[in-house]
Amino acid sequence: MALMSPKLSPQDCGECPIRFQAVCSRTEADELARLEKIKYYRSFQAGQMVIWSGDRMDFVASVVTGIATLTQTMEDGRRQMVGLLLPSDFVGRPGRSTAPYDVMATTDLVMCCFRKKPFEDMMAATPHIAQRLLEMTLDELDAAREWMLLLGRKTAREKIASLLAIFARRYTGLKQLATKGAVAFDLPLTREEMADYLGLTLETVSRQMSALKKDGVIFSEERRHIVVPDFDLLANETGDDTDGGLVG
Amino acid sequence: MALMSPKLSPQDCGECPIRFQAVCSRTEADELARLEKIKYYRSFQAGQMVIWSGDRMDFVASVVTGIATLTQTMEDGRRQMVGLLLPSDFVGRPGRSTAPYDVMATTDLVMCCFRKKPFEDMMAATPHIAQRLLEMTLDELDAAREWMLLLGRKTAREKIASLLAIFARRYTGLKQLATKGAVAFDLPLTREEMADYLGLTLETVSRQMSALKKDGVIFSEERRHIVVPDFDLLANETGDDTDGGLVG
DNA sequence: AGCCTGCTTTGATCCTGATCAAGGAAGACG
DNA sequence: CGTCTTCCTTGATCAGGATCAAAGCAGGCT
Repeated sequence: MALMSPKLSPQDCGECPIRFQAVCSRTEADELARLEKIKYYRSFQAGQMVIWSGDRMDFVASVVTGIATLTQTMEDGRRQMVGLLLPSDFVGRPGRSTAPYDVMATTDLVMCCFRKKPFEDMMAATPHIAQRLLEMTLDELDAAREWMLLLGRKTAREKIASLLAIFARRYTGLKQLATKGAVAFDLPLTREEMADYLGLTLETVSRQMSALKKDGVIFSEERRHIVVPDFDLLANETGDDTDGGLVG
Repeated sequence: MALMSPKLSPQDCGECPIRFQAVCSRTEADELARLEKIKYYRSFQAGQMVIWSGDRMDFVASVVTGIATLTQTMEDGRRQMVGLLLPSDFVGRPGRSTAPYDVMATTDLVMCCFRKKPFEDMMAATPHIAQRLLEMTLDELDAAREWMLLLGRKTAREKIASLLAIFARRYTGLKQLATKGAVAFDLPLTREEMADYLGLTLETVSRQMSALKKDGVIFSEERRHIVVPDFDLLANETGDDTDGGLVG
């Protein structure tokens, strides 16, 4: 079933929404042309598994649109999300043949894929790809370490606020910075997925969301739609250094 | 004070204990010769800070001998260790100028350093270095994600067992695999450092260590020295998949 | 020797978040 | 239209680990 994703018509890399952020962003015209020849798209519906942990994985890919999750599961069923893949993020590791995590599409998802072998060959030949991949991997490592602080030391309320702040920042970046601190967005995760990401139970997530609502930090009529009236208010709940340490 | 580390006499890379694991491990003779010319050693005493979060960091380095920790601190003092640097591990990020974490020597430490600029130049010129660095960074990312599972979902006892298993495995690798499951090693961390790594308090660490001792999973007369009579017994306490999922 | 100081252990109590349980809201589908 | 299913909320209770507190141990120093 998971393999019956509809084939998309090949799309011009020049039009690609992640052209300047993805692993290909540094490539020169000729390099990109070669990549373009070996790429193929796959799309997944919300809720579909992209790959199961332990499965053979003979491709690497960039997320073009949509959101996917990386999750680890223990024998007894405890689950921890270890990564959230947003557009331009990269999945798969050159030089490894089985998937270390479950990858699931949480929204409808389009991925730009390369079979592993040709991609590895390209990487050996074009340092621009390896360079960008190193940079992206270092960024992910930083993000993972920030998440370690969240998982190890933050309270439930701080965890929720931190996650909301991440989404808020993301959507603000795209939309208005104008509205003087107000942001609105749709949560791309269920309560359970949020819990798996934050190391909580879904009940605790729900309760803390209610508490933040009660305290006026967020508003939300339609379950998944979040309005943050004042971003600074939310930021103050994350436990993070508020004003980046710079002189005022 | 932290800068008064004694200068070491230059050492031949051919003799280097981390020659085949570190970031330089893939370099050819001529590349290594060039690296050798720009390297310099720094050593630190146990307890000394290598660098403070936010400080300017104009070098990158490999750990040659000893152990260092990467730690993040919140304004109110909550601390989370986000990495443990063992021999051959790499610190510092090409293309970044300030340290994102506190780095502390927890044992006496020797690092092989390169000023950032010359190292970046070398990296651009010799793909072998960038390749190895990418590989090491991907490994660290995997380790960070495994730690996320530990921090988010494991119980205190499982956390302690997991940490002990890591050290046990590390020392076993170096010493005998012979003794049929028995391993012994010295803990390189204080209870407080263990707590910071595991997202616990030092009291909980102490209590769980006592519990594991009471249950015969570990023995220890001299505070820091740990004897694991049966590694499998310890492994069963970690919560991890015991037998790697392969056919028996 | 005697006194610090840093590290560790152990006890008593508290509290945050987990667990168990029930019910509500909204969309899918017969 | 009613029923199912999925997702979410809220309540009651429990428990694992945090917090507060005290004391033990070992090494270093005078």
